[in-house]
Order: sequence, then C-alpha cells, then structure tokens
Amino acid sequence: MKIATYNVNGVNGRLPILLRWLKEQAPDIVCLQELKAAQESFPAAALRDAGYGAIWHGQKSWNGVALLARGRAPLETRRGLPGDPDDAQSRYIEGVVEGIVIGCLYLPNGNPAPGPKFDYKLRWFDRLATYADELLHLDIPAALIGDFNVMPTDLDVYKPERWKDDALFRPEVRTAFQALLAQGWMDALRALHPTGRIYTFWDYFRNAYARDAGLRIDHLLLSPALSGHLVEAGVDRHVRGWEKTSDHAPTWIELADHR
DNA sequence: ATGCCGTATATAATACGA
Repeated sequence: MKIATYNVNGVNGRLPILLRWLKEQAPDIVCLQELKAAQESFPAAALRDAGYGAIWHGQKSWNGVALLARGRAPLETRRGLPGDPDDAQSRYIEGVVEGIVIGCLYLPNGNPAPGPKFDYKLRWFDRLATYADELLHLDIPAALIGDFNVMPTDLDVYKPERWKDDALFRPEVRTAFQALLAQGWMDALRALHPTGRIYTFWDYFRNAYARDAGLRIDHLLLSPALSGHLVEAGVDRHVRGWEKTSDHAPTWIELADHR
C-alpha cells in the first residue's frame, strides 16, 4: 500500500498536475495540503472520475487539507485539531482507510519569527503533540502525515546556517518535532534513509530546483503498530520539474500488508 | 541576502507562502 502527501499549493489551479501524478503513481492514500479553496470549491467530481474518494476541510483562499483514497471513501474521524475551538484555520482532517487512522495536517508556517504567527505555530505544535500522544495510546495503526513546515535536522536543509533564524528551522520547532519522535512516532523517510539528503520542497525563486537548494518539510510519521510494515519511502521529485507545478513534490511510503 | 515566483481574491494590488 502506497501512502503519499502532497502540498499542491492551490488544488484547482493544480488539478491537471494532481491528476497526472495520480494516474502515473496510483497511490492508495493521499494527503493534500494548501487546497486554497472553499469547502464547496473542492474538485470532488474530477477526483471521483479519477478513481478517488475524498474528505476535505476547505477554507477560502488559504490553507485547506484533504484525504483521498483510491477506490473507496475515507471514513472521517476528525476535522480540526482539538485544543482551540476558536481556531478557524483549516489545517487538520483525519479519516480511517483500510484500518489505518490517517491524520492529514498542514502545520503553520510561522514566519516572521518571533511574532504572533510564530506564537500560533508553537501553540498549534503543542496541540498536535497532545493529540498525537493520545493517538499513540490507542495502540492502533496510525499515521500523521503532511506539511509540518519543519526541517528536523541540518541534513534536511541545503544550507542550514542561512535558515537558523527561520520559523521552519528555529530550535523551538525542531525540538517540538523531536518530541513527537520521542513519543514513539517514526519519521518514515529518515528511518529508511538515515544519512541521505532528501528534499520535498524547492523554492520557485533563484532556480532552487535546478540547484537542488531544497528543504525536507513534508513528513510521514508512523505509529509503532504501523512502522514495522514500512518497506520503502521516497519523493517523486520529477513532479517538481513539471510545468505549472507546486513548489512541493509528492512524498510517499510503501507499506507491506499491515493486516 | 532578497519573496526575484506563484496562487489566491475585491482582476489591481495585496496577502501569503518558506
């Protein structure tokens, strides 16, 4: 079973690219971020025609997350992260597919740091950590997948010294990410490729993709009940080279039969 | 080093991303 995450940076503007990639790779489960579309503007019919059922949490212009499943409809178990009923940003949706709880998330960017946006990012991270720990204690196959907007270590940035004060790389957020791993979650790509330079994002500017000036910020975290089934992980980096593409590339894992 | 590009919406100028 192949599970992927893809920050599409506008699901309607990116629809031809998304459909091309879905047809090419046929992932079984897909987490999408940055829909930038209102709830009623999500392209559910086009995705259904492509063979995917979907649940999504839209928001006009900004944010937005979706969970797709090939040949079936995810069973929704949560929308929105607990811990702040006043949080109006669409950044978390969760469903069950094939007996796996899949949490699809878009963690706040947080720039500029310091400032209110960075404070929001840290609060959101706190809420995620609290909920992630509850999920782990259910002792079930579960995954937290999406755009975490964190480079976990120096190995995940093309030039670490240039990013040390950025909201994606400051010590507070790296510590918060490591705390998730300490709870028991496995960083799937890093687990299978402990020393490799792996990027999932390249800026549109400065010819970043051609220079391979990238960041690893899209992650797939697996619960212990699932991590033993991990067999492969990678990035479809060629998709970043397509015309009219997102600044992120699809990132994926392959699981052996988890039943 | 820098939103230099790209997407969204009040389709013109802004807000936002990382």
